[in-house]
Amino acid sequence: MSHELSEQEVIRRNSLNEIIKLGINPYPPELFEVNVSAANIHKNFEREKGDYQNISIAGRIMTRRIMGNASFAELQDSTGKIQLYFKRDDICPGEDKTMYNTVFKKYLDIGDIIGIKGFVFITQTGEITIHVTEYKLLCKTLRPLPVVKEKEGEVFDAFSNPEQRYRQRYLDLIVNHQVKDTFIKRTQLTNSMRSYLNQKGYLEVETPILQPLYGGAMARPFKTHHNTLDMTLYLRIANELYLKRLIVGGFDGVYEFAKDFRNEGMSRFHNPEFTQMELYVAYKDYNWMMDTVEEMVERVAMDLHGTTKVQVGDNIIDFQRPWKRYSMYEAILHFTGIDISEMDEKTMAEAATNLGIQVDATMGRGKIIDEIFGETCEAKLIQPTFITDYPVEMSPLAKKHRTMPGLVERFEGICNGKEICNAFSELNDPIEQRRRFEEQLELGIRGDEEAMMLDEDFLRAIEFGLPPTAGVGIGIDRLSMIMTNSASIQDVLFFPQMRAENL
RNA sequence: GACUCCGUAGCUCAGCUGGUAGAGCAGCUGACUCUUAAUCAGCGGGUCCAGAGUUCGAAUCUCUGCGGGGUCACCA
Repeated sequence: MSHELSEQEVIRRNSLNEIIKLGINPYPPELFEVNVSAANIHKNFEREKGDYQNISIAGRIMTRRIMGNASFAELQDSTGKIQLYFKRDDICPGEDKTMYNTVFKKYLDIGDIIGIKGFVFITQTGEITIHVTEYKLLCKTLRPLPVVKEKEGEVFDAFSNPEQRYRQRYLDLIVNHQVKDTFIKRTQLTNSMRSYLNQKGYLEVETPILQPLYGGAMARPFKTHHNTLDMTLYLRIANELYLKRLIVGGFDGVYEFAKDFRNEGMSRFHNPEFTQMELYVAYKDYNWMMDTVEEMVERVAMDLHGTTKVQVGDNIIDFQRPWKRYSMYEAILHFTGIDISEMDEKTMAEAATNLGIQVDATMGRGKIIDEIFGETCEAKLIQPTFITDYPVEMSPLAKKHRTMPGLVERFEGICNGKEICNAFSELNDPIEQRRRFEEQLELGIRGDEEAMMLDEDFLRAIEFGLPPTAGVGIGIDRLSMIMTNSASIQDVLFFPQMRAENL
């Protein structure tokens, strides 16, 4: 596991030894009392100068500019950077100049973590700076940090290799400050949703990740094995069926931020593990759920950006309510000029072929509609839009449409050309549900690896009575990408899945 | 999974039609007590992703493998 040390690493290890020889513990055990942050100083110093005469702050050395007996350095703490001013005779008031000449100048490096005491002032060139009176080494580092420089917004020598950024996210976070902002926004996003849901009185719950039967979505699962029970378990692909059991059990509203796992292809929109927030509310339908999703996501945008308008790539997306609502038929009519609502399967297959879509015999009417929609509409839906009323074949857990045969009461929220949520009036007719599961079994037998399994316990549960319920799943990674203007899912996951690295 | 581009110093990158490597930053030595991509002088640093092949000779050409990005396919 060890690697050959580079020249710079050898030098740092040597510095470490020299520091120890001077009687300095490079990894001291005791706490270092911090009384201010870099951001706080930048924000308040000019107004409250008196409060910054005796400060104590800790962080990482990011740059050093040594000019003989005085030096400037930049310290980075969790809130940002602040300039430090070291003056030899202030650091070392007596005869012994070791702490400046030897320790600071020779043996400290970019990346080392130090604690300092001092007072804040403004330099001749107008930069808020800490005049260091005392410093303490808190952690000696052994590897050189990538040094990213910046001037007037232009970045030099950026740490930009995606592989290194994702594999060594800690470095990415240290060196690329916007990365931190992205992840802070992601947490703000879930906080915002959570507080919305809690305010409505819904209960946050936790349901099994290891499941004997996987269900609630169409996907290939990860399979694992429990030794003591000697049984096959699957990592959940969704938590839908468990949350609905809880509605049967008498909760009116339950939600879960769930890590789900799907054993499928990876792309800039797909990671094998991803997060979904699923919400189920009793006595509601999908129309109500559209209102709820709109309200919640609008609020997320406001909480994150202070406005409903969010820049995403070249577009400005406005989450202000109400969002556009199209039925699937209407959307297809709108984008292709073709009305497929009355077409039989054969005519529709021809229409699809004319649109350049490959149709084969195994595809039913529902699948063809889905294909037409995916090809001609989805990518064009930039502003948040609800697409409603899906073919029944694609939605084995959704209730039949109240007026339109062959359809279910389902909607997806589409934004920036991608699905961000999926919801329906939940199917609560146990006999119908059993029939739909059996259809899925048929598909499975015919080789559809994504077909659902028949879950007897779930059927038993809803035979005890699932109240009319509206449910939704919101893709948290997808929504995070939009809310942080990130082009890749890897940019909103701290540690995206990667092949094993050869260290 | 398919196609395509990429892999050279700690980081970011040059390296033409083949002649065993360069720059900036970082590092080291020295100078400099308000600098800020600090500056100035000097110096070191490489299994050119790995392996095989072609060749007198490969970072460069060919093949295979490994790792990554992008596009497409499956999907959220």
